[in-house]
Amino acid sequence: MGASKTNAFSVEDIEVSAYLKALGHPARIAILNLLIKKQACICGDIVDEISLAQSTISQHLKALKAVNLIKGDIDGVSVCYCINESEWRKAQIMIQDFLEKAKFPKEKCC
Amino acid sequence: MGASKTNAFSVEDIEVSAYLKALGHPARIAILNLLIKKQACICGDIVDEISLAQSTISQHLKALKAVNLIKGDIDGVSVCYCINESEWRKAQIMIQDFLEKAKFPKEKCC
DNA sequence: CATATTAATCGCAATATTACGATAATAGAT
DNA sequence: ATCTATTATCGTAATATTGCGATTAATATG
Repeated sequence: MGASKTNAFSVEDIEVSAYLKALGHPARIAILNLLIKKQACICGDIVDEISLAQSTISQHLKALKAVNLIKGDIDGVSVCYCINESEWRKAQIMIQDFLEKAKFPKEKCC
Repeated sequence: MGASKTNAFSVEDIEVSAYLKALGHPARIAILNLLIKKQACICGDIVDEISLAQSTISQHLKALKAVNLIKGDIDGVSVCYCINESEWRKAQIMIQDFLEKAKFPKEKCC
């Protein structure tokens, strides 16, 4: 096996976990922090700031693009990446709703 | 390779991405939803509700315990799992802070 | 004590992820 | 047209994840 049994889970669980999974790597967090700080980034700038190979950065960018959290516009020979606002807000709402709905056992339990 | 170059990233990025990674699987989201709904759950109840093998559920529980988002108390022959409130709040704050600090490009960019 | 119940762990197989260097592909400059 | 810069993709290797059945360990129960 190794692949997740996507048929066993609800569409919502799959969707929110896909966002969370895409965010679940320090390199991708670092990339997003950079995009947030600079508003937008040429791919090469990211490579300069994060000590990973260019091909590795490119892969992480691809993972973030796959869930639409970022978009990249071709600008001549380079590519300008930035946060995709609408999708970010959507992910934010889904994740926050999930985190906020947690109720904690008052009395005993564990 | 295959392992992430943890030395290349900030402690904060590693910490928040560890929470996000632990949450980044539909089975673990489903488990947490169940724990939230029922307040607390015997492991066997989780196995009954989610169509995965007992050993697989146990592994996912281990992953959630590894980042302290849940705790399990031995109750005789069974184990009662529930959300770990303090760690949940900590993760929630870290994740929400990250998501909320995003600023979006006003004019052009991409 | 023997037996059942429950959950963790082991061993294994399939697949996914992470990382890198090398190679393409594209656009700009000479 | 040739060269350069930039980024994506390919190929490969190492490691991690997911999932399952079988086994183990621990505690009840007869």
